[in-house]
Amino acid sequence: MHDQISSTFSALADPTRRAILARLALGETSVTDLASPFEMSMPAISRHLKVLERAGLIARGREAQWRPCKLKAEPLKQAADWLDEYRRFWDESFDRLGEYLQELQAKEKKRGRKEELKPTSGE
Amino acid sequence: MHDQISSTFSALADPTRRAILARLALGETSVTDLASPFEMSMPAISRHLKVLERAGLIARGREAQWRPCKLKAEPLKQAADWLDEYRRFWDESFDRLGEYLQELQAKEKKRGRKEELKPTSGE
DNA sequence: TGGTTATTTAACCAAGAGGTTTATTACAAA
DNA sequence: TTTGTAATAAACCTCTTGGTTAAATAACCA
Repeated sequence: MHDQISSTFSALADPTRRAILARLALGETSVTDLASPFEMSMPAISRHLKVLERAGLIARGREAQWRPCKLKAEPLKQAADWLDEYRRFWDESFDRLGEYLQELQAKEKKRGRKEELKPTSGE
Repeated sequence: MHDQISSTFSALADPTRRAILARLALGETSVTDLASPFEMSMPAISRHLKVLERAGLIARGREAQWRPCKLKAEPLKQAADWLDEYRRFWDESFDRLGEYLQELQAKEKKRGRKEELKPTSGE
């Protein structure tokens, strides 16, 4: 999944990683601190952080032996923009419009039977 | 990945599946039609559809030997709501409280104008 | 009945994801 | 220089994902 939005969604698909982002929304912090709420090993957390980093969702600094993590939200904006294209489909008024159009289609189906749903049938 | 939002993000992490959703945004259609833009086999598409179905992103009907697929956007709303919590991190104006409140107001306003929307009025 | 079309299931495979434990690196403090 | 702490890397394991081909299912059509 080389494209940016795929790796963003992929990174967000894990509850541990979403929890890490939620923690980072409160502020920059260390890996150990990020790991503390979870029962998994440090290397596991470290790899979750690597996934988030590769998705561009966090940046890591260097402070003595600590490597503080910091939220980078730009990819989230991109994801939100993608989702926004579908907003009309969950907006109530559009839902009713959709159902109305479906009813029209259903009526048409009763008339036009064989031509329906063929490979290139447009809307 | 038992939780809803994880399976939503996971479903969205694949470009083929996002393209399928984009096609379904134009209207209900058959599996064969959905498969036509891709170079992969029908079973591969069929399994992508199963992923989308299990994530609640599509519903499938039955019309003779066709199984028309239809977009169900509710999980997308949930995902958008999750992302919205992070909006302040990519929105510069959120740096200051006053503008933060203005943003909230603007969001409410946007939400409240649902009933006047027309099919072609974009967001 | 048999044949065609649409779609799913089955069996398989390669690669990836997410976890483990055991080193190893990097730095601070003593 | 040694010791302790923070974090990553390596090696390994298991389960999942995304693809394949071939077979099965389901419905229409002649």
